[in-house]
Amino acid sequence: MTTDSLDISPKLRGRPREFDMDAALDEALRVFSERGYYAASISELTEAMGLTAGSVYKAFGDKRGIFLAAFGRYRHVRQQLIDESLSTADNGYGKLRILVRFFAEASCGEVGRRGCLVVGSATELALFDEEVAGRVGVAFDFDERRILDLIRLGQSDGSIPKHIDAESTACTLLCLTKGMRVIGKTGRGHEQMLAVAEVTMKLLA
Amino acid sequence: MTTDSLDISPKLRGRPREFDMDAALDEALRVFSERGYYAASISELTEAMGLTAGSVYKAFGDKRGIFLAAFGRYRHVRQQLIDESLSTADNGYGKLRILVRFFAEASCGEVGRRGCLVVGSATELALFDEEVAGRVGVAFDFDERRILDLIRLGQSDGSIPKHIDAESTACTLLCLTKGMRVIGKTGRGHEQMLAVAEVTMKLLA
DNA sequence: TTGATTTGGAAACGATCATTTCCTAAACAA
DNA sequence: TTGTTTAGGAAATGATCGTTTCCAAATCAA
Repeated sequence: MTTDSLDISPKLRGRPREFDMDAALDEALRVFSERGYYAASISELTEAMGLTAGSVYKAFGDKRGIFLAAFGRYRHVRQQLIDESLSTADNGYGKLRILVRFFAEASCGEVGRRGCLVVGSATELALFDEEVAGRVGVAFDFDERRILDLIRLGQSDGSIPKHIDAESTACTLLCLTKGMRVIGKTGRGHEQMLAVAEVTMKLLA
Repeated sequence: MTTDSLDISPKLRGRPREFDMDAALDEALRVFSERGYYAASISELTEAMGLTAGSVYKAFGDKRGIFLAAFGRYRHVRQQLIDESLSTADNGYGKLRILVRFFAEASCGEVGRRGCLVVGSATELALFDEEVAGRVGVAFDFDERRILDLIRLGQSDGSIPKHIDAESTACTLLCLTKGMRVIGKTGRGHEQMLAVAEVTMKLLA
């Protein structure tokens, strides 16, 4: 998946950047996901990104800058993956089932152990870094809103009962999907997490 | 809540310890919960505990030792609180409702922002510290087992339908309660989290 | 070409980190 | 009392952290 989506400037002055921004950020977000913010040292980050400290500081300003850029990249990549998956279902219930199973799959085995950058940021940084807290809040609000819209879609296309409280159920599903990511850090199996996904669907019946 | 539960040695040699172990650990676990492991510096820990670095290193060996002791203390205190709460209900469903609401209450406002030490340890340390990973795993297994036992209790006392898959539902409730703690880091309201708790109970109907 | 601008990269920087050292104080055993 | 043991505490230690500096290289505009 390549984007470089934020760079809209066609005119660049000075020596052009030699490395691929998205590829570098993919490595950075992997290190941040695995290690967390503080345990990820500049040395480890630059080595993973294939850059020297100088280049990194030119491009991102400071360590927090790397993190925020990686956070944005992570969100972008994940959302694109989810949007693709959701398009294969044709009603609200079906899309929600795919969404819940998507998180279940992301919470298994080695992928699950790697963890979620947003969940990690919420627990490690939300209390003392206002900007990160804001971005985590926006990410969770976005995820909750998507679930809410899908529930309402299902209620209007007839795949989800109308008596369900859409708002509360959306927040519950948000908790569930993020909780899967936490439990997934302990290395759960495929079948177990998919069973959780199936049980979860009872909330929409 | 005072315990000093692990000290079974009545005979001590040398100068006796001057500080209260449980009180010191309560402060340490607060710092670790709020800051995370790496961001919690020895200076901040010792200041919060009201001790000097020398005393702390005599008592705990190293920073990880402080953390592991605080982790144990945290689990002990929380479990005692939960056990007390559960005893006020008289069937499986009632106990589970109290349990779910207990986590909902712990995920609101300032208390929720402070976060859960086990969830934080899972996301920050589980991948690179085997011992912490083990303790997190034990903690989650214990929590899941308690839920499972309560579901089976409910199924035998008639308060929970027999057709429910106890194992999968227990793991789902585990995800949900830990997920509440994650979402709670963004500062959710009392009524919202309690609504989540009510929706959650649909999994037991 | 020349000048302006930006990147790449090695080396150096000060700050802070976890930890140790060294000494004094307080308890018990002999 | 004296000796042994452990805790309290200030100061020092070495390592590592994030960051900056300095210079060469690469691009565009003039």
